Formats: sequence, structure tokens, C-alpha cells
Amino acid sequence: MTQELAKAYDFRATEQRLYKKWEESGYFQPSNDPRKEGFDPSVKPFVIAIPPPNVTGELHTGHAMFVSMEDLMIRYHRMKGYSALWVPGTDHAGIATQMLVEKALAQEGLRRDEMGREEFLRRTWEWKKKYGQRITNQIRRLGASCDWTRERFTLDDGLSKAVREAFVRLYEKGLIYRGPRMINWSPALRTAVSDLEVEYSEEPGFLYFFKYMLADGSGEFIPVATTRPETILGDTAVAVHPSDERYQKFVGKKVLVPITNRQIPVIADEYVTMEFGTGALKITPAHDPNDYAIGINHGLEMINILDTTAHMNENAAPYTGLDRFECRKHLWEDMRTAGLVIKEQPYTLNIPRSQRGGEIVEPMISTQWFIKIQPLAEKALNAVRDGRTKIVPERFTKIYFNWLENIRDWCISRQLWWGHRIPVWYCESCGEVIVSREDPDHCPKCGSAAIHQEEDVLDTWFSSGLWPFSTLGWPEQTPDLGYFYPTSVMETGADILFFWVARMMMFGLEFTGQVPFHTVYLHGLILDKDGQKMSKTKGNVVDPIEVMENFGTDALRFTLLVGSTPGHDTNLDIKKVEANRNFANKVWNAGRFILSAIKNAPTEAGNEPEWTLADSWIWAKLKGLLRDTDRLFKNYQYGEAGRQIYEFFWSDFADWYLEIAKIQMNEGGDRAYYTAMTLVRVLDACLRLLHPFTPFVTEELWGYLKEAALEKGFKPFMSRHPWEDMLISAAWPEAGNPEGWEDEAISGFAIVQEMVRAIRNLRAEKKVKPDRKLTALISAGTKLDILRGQCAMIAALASLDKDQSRLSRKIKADTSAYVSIVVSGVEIFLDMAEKIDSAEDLARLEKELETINSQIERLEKLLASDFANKAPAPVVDKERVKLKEYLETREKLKAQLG
RNA sequence: GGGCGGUUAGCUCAGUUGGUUAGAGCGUUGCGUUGACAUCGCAAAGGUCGUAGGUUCGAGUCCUAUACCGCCCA
Repeated sequence: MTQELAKAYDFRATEQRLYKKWEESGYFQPSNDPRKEGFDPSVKPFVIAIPPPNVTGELHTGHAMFVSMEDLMIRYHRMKGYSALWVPGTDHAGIATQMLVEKALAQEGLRRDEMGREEFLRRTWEWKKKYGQRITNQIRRLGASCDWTRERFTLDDGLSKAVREAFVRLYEKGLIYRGPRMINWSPALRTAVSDLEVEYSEEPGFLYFFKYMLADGSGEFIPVATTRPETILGDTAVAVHPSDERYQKFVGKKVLVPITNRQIPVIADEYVTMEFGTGALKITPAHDPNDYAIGINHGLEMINILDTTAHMNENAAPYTGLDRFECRKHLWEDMRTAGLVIKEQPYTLNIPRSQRGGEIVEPMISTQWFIKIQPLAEKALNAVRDGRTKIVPERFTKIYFNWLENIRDWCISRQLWWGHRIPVWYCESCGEVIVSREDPDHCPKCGSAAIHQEEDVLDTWFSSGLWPFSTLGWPEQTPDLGYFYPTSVMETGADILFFWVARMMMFGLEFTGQVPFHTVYLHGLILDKDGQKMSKTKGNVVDPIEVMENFGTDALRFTLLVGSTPGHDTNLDIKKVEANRNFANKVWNAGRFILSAIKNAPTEAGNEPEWTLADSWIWAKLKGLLRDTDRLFKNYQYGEAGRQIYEFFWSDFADWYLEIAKIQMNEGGDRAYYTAMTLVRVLDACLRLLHPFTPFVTEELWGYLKEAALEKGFKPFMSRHPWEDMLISAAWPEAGNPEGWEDEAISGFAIVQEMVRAIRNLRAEKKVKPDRKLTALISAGTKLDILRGQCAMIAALASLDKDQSRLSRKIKADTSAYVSIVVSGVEIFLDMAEKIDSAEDLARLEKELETINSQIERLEKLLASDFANKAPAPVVDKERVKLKEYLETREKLKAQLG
């Protein structure tokens, strides 16, 4: 029994129900599963590891983008017959989560230092348990067909084991070391951060000029400029260019550090730019990366003047305890008093800020853990160079190379508590450093039980780097790992190419010997409708949940998928979402009509089918669409594929074929039967094509379609196959080869369309009431054979009086009282009282003739040129046919005018 | 300083082996509502494809230069 469908597609009543059904029926699990009986290793898998969102995060448009895109890929390949697996999971996001929990604790008046590591971690896990499902539920809401039975979390036992194994292996290979190096320090978070986590912003500031007095009491000085006066306290040299005549005489002498009067040397180094500032550079090796390099070269002392919160330490006496910016003010004033200040000059600074908190990051020397990255980077480079992994769009390949070729050692330790604690123990008795897969309880060297573990945890990206294989069970050789690894596509944002993709490549190759994925597909940022980055301060953030609530998930997905091209940023305009909600509704209503057509169709046909021009046309167009979308899908041109499907569905199928189907259904009998059959098969194919884009409306409608079709014995698009259980697992429609009749059907129908449009156009121009049927006399000329069977259709589509109208090769009746149009070489004479102003009609026809003439002129010129000799024959023929058509039309126009 | 992307209709954008007077959505204008859909239909207006050269029978598409906007790296 078919129930009455709602007049508009009701996504609210549909989405959650279908999602639940898909998941409960096991469709999200791979069709060929090494964990289950009957596993066939010869079936090709298609695997995506989800870019794990922050476990405590909330859905934003970036998530919506990658979920839509990956779900599209997964659903497409599932329908293509691959054993599709999308591994979901979340990331512990060390810094972000720790900040969040600390903030929440602060509300209770608690501080993590006071509660201690263990208690803090307990509270953080509690937090994770409470909010950890939020993001995954939001991802479900987007229709994500992930295999939730395989969901992972970067801090779960298996992945922690993987992290530990990876660390130990790298350490044993000598690729991990610990030592004091210049790193970026976040004073707010009190941890080291990697180079990638620092952003530079141009901000107004000052260049401060002051005197470095010679220590010999001569009263001479070297003028020096700095942007950061407080670092003067950590200066251990003044450097000048060796060939700078102004300062050569000072090289080798000593100068006095202002206020503290510490003596430091004047050195010569070619690094100094003579033209910048005063040409003399103060050197603070412990607080500037460039000065650090000079300090190493010259063996300078390194004086750290800051504590972990960027307050001045005891080395900065008498400013100890002051905040760095307070110190700057005080010191500068004291220097002014001491007569050491020359001037201040406005200057634009390049300020390093933490990507997280936004506070100014301090370059500092700190003892941290590093990965010697060169050997890993080499492997990652080679894998892309030799094509084992392909990056889409290709231009990112160069960016990837450039980064890896200039890579610096990766600081992997973080002074946080939430994360994978570094598996290193120190023996308090003999100083042995123990790196172990299992927690040790004594020193293996001296046997002492007085050992303690490293306090630091690992950078979150360390565990993310293992994600494509750790989620499949590595380091265990699990059946999943054996079958599903390497994964197929890594789909993610172009902005984390370095952070994540490059690191997965390095780790994948290092630990598994294989690339982690054969393709990297990068999408751009999601911006607001004006192309601005979304931000809370600007107030232009689009909340995907809200969008889904208002317009449905399919509308949001379709907007993101169709509105984007690989690697390019996408502007998300809510008006587009609205338009796509309308599309979902259009599909729904076309479906409603087709369901009623099926119901009204005869139960069986009496004879073999006699296809109409319209039947052949829509079928030919569909086959063309299938071929095009197939090509586009293979080239990752999903957006373009979606646009073409949209275009076909709305402009060809709904606007034309459905209207014609109404006429053909009214004929009854076999005509109605075969029309219904065509409707079923074209709709079926469209729903299959659309399913990866808009899974909900297509699944829902397809269920009704299948039910109705089965009642009448109609087969699906690929008639040899039976109807599948659900659309999600249905076969992808294949185009098949052209059979030779297609082009003719398309060009023939194009004439009909042009005629109908011309008549409608004229009616609109003449303001003929829509319900008034006009009589048309049509001289079809050479098109008679094509048009012979199409009269009823043209009449219906153009509101003609079917009984009075006539079609022949050449109309013999007197047409002088008719309004005429010529299109595609076909003359149409319309009987309308509006022909009161024959001058107006004459003008219209003359204008028409004029354009035709210019076309003919253009084509004749073209065909007389080298074009005819050098262009490929089919291209030339196409133009010849056009010319012939125009000539025909011109003859008729001339006859009418003359 | 180096690299990348963009510049196409009023707005936001498509246009991937170069094929011959450029497409969509939104917006605008006119007409239209008794059965698929007003979340709609029909019709229309609207573009020298940033600029200047070049290659080619043919350039929005390829090459060179240049302007402006944006991003990445240093």
C-alpha cells in the first residue's frame, strides 16, 4: 500500500530515522570485512581515515565540509562495489582540551597546579566522557556513513600503545634526542609549541635607539637599535659588519650593558645589515633565533632572562619579577635617566603569536625532545616524487616539496598534562635514561628503584601522524591492517598539509614501509558569503547545525559539495543553501509525480515498446550524463559532477520530460506503460547519482519508488539487476556504450524545444493569455520527418489548439493573417488576433533576418578560412550544418518579408 | 624577498585534454496558481571573460609581461 507523500520534502521527519536504519542494518560497515566469515581478500577496499576532530570540539563549517566530501567519496565507492571503510574517531587535542578544562576548573576556583597531575587528568577524562560524544553525534547528523564499530580515540589504549611503540622505535634508531635548543615558548600555556603553531602578524611598534657605551671609559659609544629593549638585559655581544668603517675600530673591545654594566664584546659578523637601524646589532642569543645562531658561531654566553610565564627572572635584576612589557617600560625610562636613550621611531613589527591563545610567543632556549626529521622527510619526499602518493590538486605538490626540503627538527615535547606522556624514565641513582615499551620499575643499569618518568607529553600531532595505521591496529598485524592499509584517500583541509599530511606521510613510511594513502585530496577553507574568514569577533560564523535545522542536511551538503572546487576556498552563502533545499524539494516532488504515474500506468504492455522522440531524448541525455559524471568522479571533480546532475534533473528531466510524460500518460495503453517505465528508470538513475551528495532525500524517495515499481513489475535503471534493499548499497549506474541513435534523438528534440520556446516567447511578447489555445500552421520543410509524430507534444507544451493546427512540408493555406516565426528552418504561423500591427511583426522578422544574416556571414567567412582545412572534420561539419540551417531559415524569412 | 591562487552577468561563483557569439544560483523585469512542486512554472534583460602582447585555423581556456586582491613560506 502506497501512502500519500507529503507535499514538500520533510527532512525533519526523515533524516534521523534513515540514519538509524542505515547504521542498524550494518551498511556503514565494509561489505567485505576481514573480521567476518566469508571474507574475500580479492575484493578491492576503499578506505578513508577521518581527520579526527578535537574530542571536545563543536561542529563548524570546516567539519561539515570534510564530512560531506568524505561521505560522498565513501558512498560513491560503496555503490561502485568497493568494500568501503570510513574509520571515524577523535583527537585528544592536548592544548585545546587542557585549556578548556582549566577554564572550567577556574570557574570552580580550582587550579591544575594545586590539584596535581593525577586529579587533573581524572577531571579531564571526566570531561571527555561528558562531551566527547557531542562532536561525533554532530558528524552523524551530517549523514556520515562511518563504521562506528571501529571508532578510535588518540588516547585510547591501542593508539597509546602505537604512540609508545613509535617513540621507542625512533629513539632506538637514534632519531629522537633531547637537548637545549631555541624553541617557541607560549607563556600563557607554559609549554613549547612547534614552529607551525606560531603565526606572525604585522603590528605597529617602535624601534628604540640607544647607546652602548665603551667599557674603557672613553665616553665613546656604539648606537644600537632594537625593537625589544627588555632583551638588552640578556645581551652578550654587540655585532657589526666586518667591513663597516664606522665601527671597525670597536671590534674586539668591550661595551657595557645598560643599567647592569655587564661587559660584553663587540664582534664582527657578516649577518649584520649595515643599512638597517644604526648598523650595529645587539645580540641576545637566548631570546632570538637569529641571535642564537650568531651566539653559537661566536661561542657567546647565553643568558636566559625570562621565566616560564615571561616574567623577568633573576638574571634580569633589578627588574626581576616584572612582566616583560612592564620591564620594557621601566628599563627604557631608567636608560633615559642615565642618558643612554637616543630616540624612538615608529616601526612595524612582525609579532609571533600563538595560534592557540594569541599571546606573544617568546623564542627561548629550553630543554626539549626533538625528532631528527631529515631522514623521515626524505622518504616522504620520495613517495610523492615517484607517484606512490598523488596530491590533488597537483599544485600543492610543490608546496609540499618546498616545506619538506627546508624542514627543521620537530620539537615534540609539550609541557602539558593531557596527552601521551613521553615513555622515558630517569634513574636518580646513576643518571641512566630509560626508554621503554613497558613501564619500568627499576633502572636496568644499576637496579635502583629510584626512577621517575619524564614529565612532558608528546605533541598531539605525534599521535595524529600515526592515525591512518594506528586506527587499524598497528603495531599489531591485525586483519584490518593487512586488508585496509594503505588507505585510499586522505581528504582534508589544505591548511593542514604540513601539520598533518606531511607527518602522516613521514610516519607511515617510517613505521609501515608503505605510504599511508595513495591520494591526498585537499579542500579549501570555508569562508562567509563575502569571502571573509569566519570568526567569532567578526560575528560572521555560520553554524552548520543551525543550517541543517533550517534547510536540511542534504541542502547543506549539496551546497558545500557543489559550491567547491578542489583546493579552493568556498564562500558559504545561506541563500545557496536555500536554493539547494529547493532542489531537494524539487526532487521530492518530481518523485511524487512519478509515483502517481506508476500507479496510473497499465499493469502490463500489450506490445514491444515504441519509444517516442522524448523517450529517446531523455534516455540519450541520461547516458551522456552518466558518462560525464563518471569521468568527473574519477578526476575528483565532484562539484562539477553535482552541477551537471542538478542541471539534468531540473532542466531536462523535470522541466521537459515530466511535462511530456503527462501527455504520454494521458494517451494510456502501451504508451502510458512505457512512459511510466522510463520515468522509473530515469528517476532511479538520478537518485543513485545524487545519493552521495544528498543521501537522505534520495534514500527516502527511492524507497517509495522501489515499492511502487515492484508493484507494477518495473525494473530499475540497470534492468538486469534486481532492486536492492536500500539505496545506500545500491549499484552505481553505468552508462554503457553509445548505440548510435543518441545524437539524432538529441538534435531532433532540440528542434522541438526551439519551436516550443519560440512560440512561448511570442505569446509572452504579444501578451496572449496563457489559457488561450492558438492555432498553428507549421511548414516543417526538411524537418517534417522529425516533427511528424511530435504535434500533440508541441501543442501541449506551447498551448496550441491541437485539432485546428496543421503540420506539413509546406503549408498551402493563406497565412497572410497569421503571425509568423522561423526557427531551425521551420516556419510557424500562429493565428492570433494580436496581429493588428503588421509593421511591428515586420520589424520583428527583419531584426531576425539581420541576426541570421550576420550569422551566415560569420560562418561563411569561417568556412572559407583555414579553419576548414586545419580543424578536425567533426568540428567543421558541425559548423557546416549550422550554416545550412541558417540558410534555410533565411530563405523562409525572406519569403515572408517579400 | 620567494611561491601559490583569484580577477568571467548587479551579487556569489562554475567553466580540466583550446573547438568557435560564454553558464548556474541569487537578485531584477513581465506573465502565471483546480491536481509533482509558489521551496513552483513560462518568458526576458544583463558579460569587449583584469590589462597589454604572443602562439594557433581557432584562446575565458596555452605562453610572456603587468595591475589589483587574497593566501602560504622566509
